[in-house]
Amino acid sequence: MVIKIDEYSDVPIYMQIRNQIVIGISNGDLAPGEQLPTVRALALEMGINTMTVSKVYQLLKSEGYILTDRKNGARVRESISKSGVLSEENKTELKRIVSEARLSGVPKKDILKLVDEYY
Amino acid sequence: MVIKIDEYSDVPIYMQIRNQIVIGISNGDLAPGEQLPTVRALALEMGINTMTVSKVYQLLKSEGYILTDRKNGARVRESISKSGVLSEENKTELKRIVSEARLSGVPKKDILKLVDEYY
DNA sequence: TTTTTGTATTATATCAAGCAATACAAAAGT
DNA sequence: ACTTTTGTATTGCTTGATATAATACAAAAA
Repeated sequence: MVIKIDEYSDVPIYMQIRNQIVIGISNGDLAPGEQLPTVRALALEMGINTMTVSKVYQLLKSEGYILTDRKNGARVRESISKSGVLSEENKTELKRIVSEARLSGVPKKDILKLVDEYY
Repeated sequence: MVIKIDEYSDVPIYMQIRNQIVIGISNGDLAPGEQLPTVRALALEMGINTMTVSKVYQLLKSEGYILTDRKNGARVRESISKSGVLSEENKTELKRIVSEARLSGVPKKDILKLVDEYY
């Protein structure tokens, strides 16, 4: 799985990596139980600090997406706990995106299509 | 229009205000041509710095949502330019939200319903 | 014993965010 | 003419997040 960093983005590097891994898990690029690159390998590959990658894994671990141990490295969790509801933060973000889209003249069906496609 | 700040959010104050104004314009709480509070009034009301509010207005102005002048203060633009397409940043954000929702077990129809409701 | 794993530590640098205090230009009201 | 009100500019400061470098540690495998 290829992770790309937009150095001009206002989103921090560690968060960009985190987001792309979450997306990868969701769409199947990263299967349950699949091994993730080691912190050093990923850091070297991306030209960033090992601690930055380590903190990404700690974050993903704290969120319940992956497991880490000194034995096997990091792996995608087999069973990710499901709350069944959208977080308040994501609701607020979704509302913002929809509002901006509406003001930009994006038809509602176009957004619905994107959601359908991403899901 | 009431603007609420979540002081525990990782979203900066100026961005929270900006977002809520954009949402207000989209859903009609703020009509085209409507006068916005003066920077000093809003800053006083919210207990924040005047420059923080001023920068919000400058941002909204640069984005084409409002107009400002020393004569009338800030007003919602009558005709907001419409690109008709979702920005790449918002596409990425939408994909992240949908992915997180999917992994949390939120049904697709629930998200579609929210989009329909927010639009 | 060596290697590899995630993690910890310490120190440093940079930048965004926010505030305080003050001031300015422009227009309106008096 | 003077005062008020408008958005804006300036300067200096504090705080916290982000990211790095360099080094080290514990645990498990080879």
